[in-house]
Amino acid sequence: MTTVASTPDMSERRYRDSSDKTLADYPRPSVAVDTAVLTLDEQQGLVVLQVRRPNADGWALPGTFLHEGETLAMAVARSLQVKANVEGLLPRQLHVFDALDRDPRGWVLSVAHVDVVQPARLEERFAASTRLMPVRAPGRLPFDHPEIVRRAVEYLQSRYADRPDPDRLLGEEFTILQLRRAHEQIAGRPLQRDWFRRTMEPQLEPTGQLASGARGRPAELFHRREPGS
Amino acid sequence: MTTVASTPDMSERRYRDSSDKTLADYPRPSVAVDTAVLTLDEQQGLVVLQVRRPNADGWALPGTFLHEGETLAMAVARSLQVKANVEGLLPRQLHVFDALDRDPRGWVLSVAHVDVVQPARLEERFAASTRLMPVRAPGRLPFDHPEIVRRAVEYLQSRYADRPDPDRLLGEEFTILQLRRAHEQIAGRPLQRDWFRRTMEPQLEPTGQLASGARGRPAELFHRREPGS
DNA sequence: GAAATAGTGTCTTTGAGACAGTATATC
DNA sequence: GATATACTGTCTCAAAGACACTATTTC
Repeated sequence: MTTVASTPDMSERRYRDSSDKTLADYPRPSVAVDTAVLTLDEQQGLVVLQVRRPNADGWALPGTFLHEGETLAMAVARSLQVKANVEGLLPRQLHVFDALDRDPRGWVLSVAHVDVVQPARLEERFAASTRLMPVRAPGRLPFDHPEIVRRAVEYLQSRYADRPDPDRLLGEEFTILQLRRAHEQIAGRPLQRDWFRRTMEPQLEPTGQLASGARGRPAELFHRREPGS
Repeated sequence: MTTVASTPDMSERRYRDSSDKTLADYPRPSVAVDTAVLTLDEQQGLVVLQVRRPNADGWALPGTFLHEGETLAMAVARSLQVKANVEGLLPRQLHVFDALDRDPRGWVLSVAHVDVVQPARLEERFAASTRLMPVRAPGRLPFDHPEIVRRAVEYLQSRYADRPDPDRLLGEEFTILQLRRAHEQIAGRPLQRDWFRRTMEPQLEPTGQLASGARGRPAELFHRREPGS
């Protein structure tokens, strides 16, 4: 281990030692973000947003390189805005992919994210260059993107395990059946009717109104319990 | 959004588009790794490894900058080897800290890791420049390091929730009381005697031997169930 | 024998699952 | 009234918690 002479114009060198040179001495990796934007689609269930790969065939998750002065969350928001015209909400980190040969462009770390957005936020998305694909059949995706989708779904499943629609994928009012259908799409399996009602109803506020239009006895409409009640 | 002219000598430009320029066009962040190395100490319980801050007062978690040709796991292993003379095992990512002003040296992303190592691996550590501190009173730590310790402990707790010592912090043979004491150090709270035995015993193999030296009826010694039995 | 720890048996409580019964709408 | 769906009551079962009892050692 050789000690490298310090760069004289570095103003802050407190952390240097024989194994930890100054900031400027090393080649730096590019850092990218890739995001699995998840939402619930009326027809397709749980879907993930994809964008056309520029100058390449096929589709990919939206992503971009991290710019100077940006946090990861800002880069995620920018990539969604620019590539898909979608306003993200609260991106959450999933994993850093760092295999040395993962990107033919060179040394690129990719920080995978998940962002759960309400369906309405995807209505204005670029029609020609974006698509929504079911998470269980997302089509052919490059790089680590299939793994990102897998981790994103896993995250959403744990988030929805015992709370009623925490990310407001449904509207403000819904019946317990509608809520259960949404949770079943996310869980990827049928949920028990009895257990579901007993778990969710105490966390909901009845509106006093009834749903209409369906066959059978009309169901009561609920909304989410407001914070602080 | 302006399109930037491509750099002619880039061999790989398939991914370029108006918002996603070539690799070389952007300033890149430095990427660091910081690691909470956890182990069980006979006296202090669950402890975290700290190293003296070079050219600064106080202590910090071991870390280093990512070098070219290295994965994050390799950088973690190197930082533990060089800074503490400790051989790490299986670092796991916790979080990327990316606040713009988090490091006075400049633009530095830090990927926080946790690594659980057997106490024996820490015996040869540098005596003068390292120390082990209880995770619940780790002393004054810089940057995001207290948060890293918090997340590391949370990770370990979920890992130890219902499996007998998955990271082999105990020796090969142990009594159920020794196992429970270790799990209690990690959980940070007393665990119920009845439930603990009922949960763990089916996952253990009796050795047929008995512990000796203590007061009271000697306890049976167990070892971990070998894979495939 | 007293004290301490190991190990076992079992009662209670809790929550999930199963299922049947009642309520209220559409057709 | 037939059918469909919403809602409620309750039995069963499994696991956690609590607690008591027996077993076997040291002192």
